[in-house]
Amino acid sequence: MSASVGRHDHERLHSRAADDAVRAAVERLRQRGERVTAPRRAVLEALAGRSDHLTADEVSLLLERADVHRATVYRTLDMLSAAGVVSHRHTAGGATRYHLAAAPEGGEHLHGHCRECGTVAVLPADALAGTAARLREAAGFRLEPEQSTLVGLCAECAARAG
Amino acid sequence: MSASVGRHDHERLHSRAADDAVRAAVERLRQRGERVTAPRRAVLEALAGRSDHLTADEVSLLLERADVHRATVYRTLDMLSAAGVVSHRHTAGGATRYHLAAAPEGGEHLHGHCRECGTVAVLPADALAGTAARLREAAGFRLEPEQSTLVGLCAECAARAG
DNA sequence: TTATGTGCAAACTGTTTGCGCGAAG
DNA sequence: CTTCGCGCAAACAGTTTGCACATAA
Repeated sequence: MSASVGRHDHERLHSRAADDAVRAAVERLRQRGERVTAPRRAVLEALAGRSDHLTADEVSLLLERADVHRATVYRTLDMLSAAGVVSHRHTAGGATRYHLAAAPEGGEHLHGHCRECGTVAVLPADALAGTAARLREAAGFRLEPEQSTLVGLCAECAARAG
Repeated sequence: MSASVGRHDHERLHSRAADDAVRAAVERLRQRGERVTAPRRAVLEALAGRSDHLTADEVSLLLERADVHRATVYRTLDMLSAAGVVSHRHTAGGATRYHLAAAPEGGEHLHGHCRECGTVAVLPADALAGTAARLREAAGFRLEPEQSTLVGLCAECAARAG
């Protein structure tokens, strides 16, 4: 059955796209020789069913009824990161935020973190292309755009700030 | 032979530049109406005397002899951040790293975080200029390059990875 | 069957806070 | 003299770990 988790959650989106994302992730885990368990499926569904980026604790909360232990959520998110299925960011509040990694094609985007209101803006994937080239030749640094966090002001806050 | 931005050194650099930086910071605090105390001076000196970016705990360790309490270090770094005298980054290990804010001219740089070995690479300040312009027109997002964290592989790890 | 994941509880790290004393302004 | 910072200890949040049991393959 597809995911029907919490009751009054704001950002739930149970779309076919989400189901597909979970299926693809599961497939990838199998290829990697990782076991596919109920808790792992649940974590993937929690991430896929949300448009925003969740902390481990938020995932844990969503999975309360499924009796998935916090420690398991942490271990699972860790493993999923290693498998490249999810990516994560370290934020100001001290809590790491996780989300499904971009789909192989089409879903790519960068994350802009608004310092003012905290929202995550979705930005064009190629915005860092020039920077990547520049850093590589100038410092030998091989930039990984998808992993990077761009901090600044979102359109609304920028307008408000003048 | 100005002890310009070192790469991977754990050395003290007791330069006139450092002293000047401390003096400038103290001046700024006075202007802001903040009290200038021995612990605050000590924290500033610890930051100015190091080329790398320190965690609160590392600062605390450096100030052990001065009997500056950890809590004070945290409060001080917090205040200094608010005053714009230091800036900080949240890293993978969970520990926030602090360093003196860029001098008005000349000391500006970006931070590249190596996903492999964890070092912080110092990168040219203008590398994000094009990206900033692009994001602004494409999404209205006002990028703040100095606050952003660029993740990837440092020159050495990139070479090793092929 | 067997290697691996899970729940649980407890440890650990990084950071914050309430309190009374002491020092900067 | 008054306000604000400090040391102290204790509380907190986020995350990790050792162990015995459960379970996917």
